[in-house]
Amino acid sequence: MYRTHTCGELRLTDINKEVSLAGWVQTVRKFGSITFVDLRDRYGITQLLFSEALNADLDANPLGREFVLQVTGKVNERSSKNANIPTGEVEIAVSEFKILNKSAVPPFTIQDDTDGGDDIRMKYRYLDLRRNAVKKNIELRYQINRSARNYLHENNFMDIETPFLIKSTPEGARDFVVPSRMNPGQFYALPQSPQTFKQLLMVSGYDRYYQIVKCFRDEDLRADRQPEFTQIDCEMAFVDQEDILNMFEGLVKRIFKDVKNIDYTDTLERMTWEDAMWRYGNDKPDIRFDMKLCNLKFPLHAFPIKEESLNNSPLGDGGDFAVFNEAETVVAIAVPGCSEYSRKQTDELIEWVKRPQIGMKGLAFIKCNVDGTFKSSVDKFYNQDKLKAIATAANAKAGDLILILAGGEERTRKAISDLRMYMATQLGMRKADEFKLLWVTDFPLFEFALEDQDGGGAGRWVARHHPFTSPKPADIDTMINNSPKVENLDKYLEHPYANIKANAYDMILNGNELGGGSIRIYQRELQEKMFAALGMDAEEQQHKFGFLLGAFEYGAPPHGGLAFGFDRLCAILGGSEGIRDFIAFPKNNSGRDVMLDAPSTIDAKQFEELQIKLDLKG
RNA sequence: GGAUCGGUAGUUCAGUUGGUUAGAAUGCCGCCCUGUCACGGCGGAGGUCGCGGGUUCGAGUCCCGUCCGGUCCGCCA
Repeated sequence: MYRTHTCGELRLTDINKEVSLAGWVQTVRKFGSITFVDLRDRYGITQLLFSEALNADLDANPLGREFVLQVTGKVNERSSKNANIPTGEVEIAVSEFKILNKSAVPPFTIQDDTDGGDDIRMKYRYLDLRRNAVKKNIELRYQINRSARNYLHENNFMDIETPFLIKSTPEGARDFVVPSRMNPGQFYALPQSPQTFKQLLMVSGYDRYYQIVKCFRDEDLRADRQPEFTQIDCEMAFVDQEDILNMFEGLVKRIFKDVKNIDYTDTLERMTWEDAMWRYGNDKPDIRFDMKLCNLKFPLHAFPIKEESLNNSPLGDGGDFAVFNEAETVVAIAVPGCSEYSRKQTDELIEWVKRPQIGMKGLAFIKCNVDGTFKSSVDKFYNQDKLKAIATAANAKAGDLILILAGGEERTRKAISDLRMYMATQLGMRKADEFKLLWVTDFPLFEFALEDQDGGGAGRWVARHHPFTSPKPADIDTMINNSPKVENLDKYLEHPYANIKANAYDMILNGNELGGGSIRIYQRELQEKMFAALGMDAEEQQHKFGFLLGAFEYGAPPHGGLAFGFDRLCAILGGSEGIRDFIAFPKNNSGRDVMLDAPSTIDAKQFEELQIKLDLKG
């Protein structure tokens, strides 16, 4: 037996017990004839006392950092205690010890505040994982996993595994592909999600399914995006959207309770996609703070229901400022308490919006002075009355700074949304310990994608969520009775398909998409119409999705579901922006595992078995 | 595909206008120390300044290219 206790559990009540511990040497502190060693395992740290007075044969000199040590001794009360650790009132007076394994000097310190940078930590990830700072994230991940499984189990969901080696159907993200040795020249794809399988399980009558499952997408990475990532994937039969929203509100609230001890009792706010875009410029708004958009000018086709607002715009017919007159969209936010911004500060904001990532040509601002007057960068074009009217429309108070962007609809709306988040971050309005959940519903079913970014060439409809998402019942006729053909590419927004809404919903937490889903199509005819709208002819439909269309002919029940991004959920609950430290062995942002040095070339023999010849382009 | 920041001791970083022998902290090694827990004291070792080319009397520093890493845009049904 290596140990009787862990390094985290001994207390004053254990005094005088003869115990054995095993763990790693965290630090060695020598004082002549006595030596203190902090012994660490997964559960904590316990101080060891090596004293020549107790046992003259004990020689702690050979011990180095990260040596694996087994000790036996008596639990002592410390003469000077350490209130910072749970075991700080006791120590082990070592009578015997054994070095179970030596350790090379680690390349960085195994401490909460390590001296190691990301690169070296990833290369030696097995050492990095010993650090408490990473370990607590991995533990949090497991807690969330357990909490989700408990909730889903209690609600009759079954965990059913689905295959990883499946068929490539390049509809959304790029597939990872795997060559088949037994079928030369043919390839499996790794699933981007178990989407079609879970729908087939509904057809099979497993009416509540879940899986905490790896998904694979061969797209570029971000701090919050990995090529292989984990979803809490769920599907239910005989449900409408309301059932799903309620069920998974419950799941998230349960996780909050279990892992953060937060009673999130409020019903989640709900917002349509149009409202989210209109009020926040974004389909995943952070609603912990206000700063809603003030739409001064916008194209009617973008938000048909808001026509009335345009007529009340304080810009009226545009005023005298050519930039505003000529812009498709003019939109403002009132930043609280920033009217005293200096020239330098406003210049920095202008530079910020001009960065290529934002891509605006400039930024206008109005300072709402505390004395009730206005000072703006467009004073030349707008008098005090007009500035006041804009300030009123923007819901600005004295002391606020109104920021105004103008330009093309899509870019400007994204830019104002980014600016809103940037200002909120600057002003400390995005607190890591405050959580605000939100459902965004009624997404458009389709998006129109121009094949050539420069305008020329063709365009096509793509599914905004995925091609199995059902349209709102009121829009089904529109979909069935209209051809997807877009005659005038510039006016695709006027095509009937552009206004079809989907039975789709996203759950948003603090401006992050936690998860999303939809009520699915379950009739063959509608599914065929959907595939056709996306440009698939009957033959291609049969080739790619024949199995699903076939299944729909044998009593497919109404069904729907959603999937949560598990890694991201962990990161947000852990108060972190990036997901890498919530994954035991993540990839870097070039998709490499720097510890394994993967991906790598493979042997000639492997190519031979696969009957594949490598011929790299370029 | 694009933008941007970075690469100097084991590690994290500093390094002025281009100018003597490239520094600090930490880690590592040795000696001293009976109550530390970020122990302390004294001493020591440790560098292809990512790589290649260029400018220059002289390059860690400036220029070009390249590789690697971080962040972002595009992309992510």
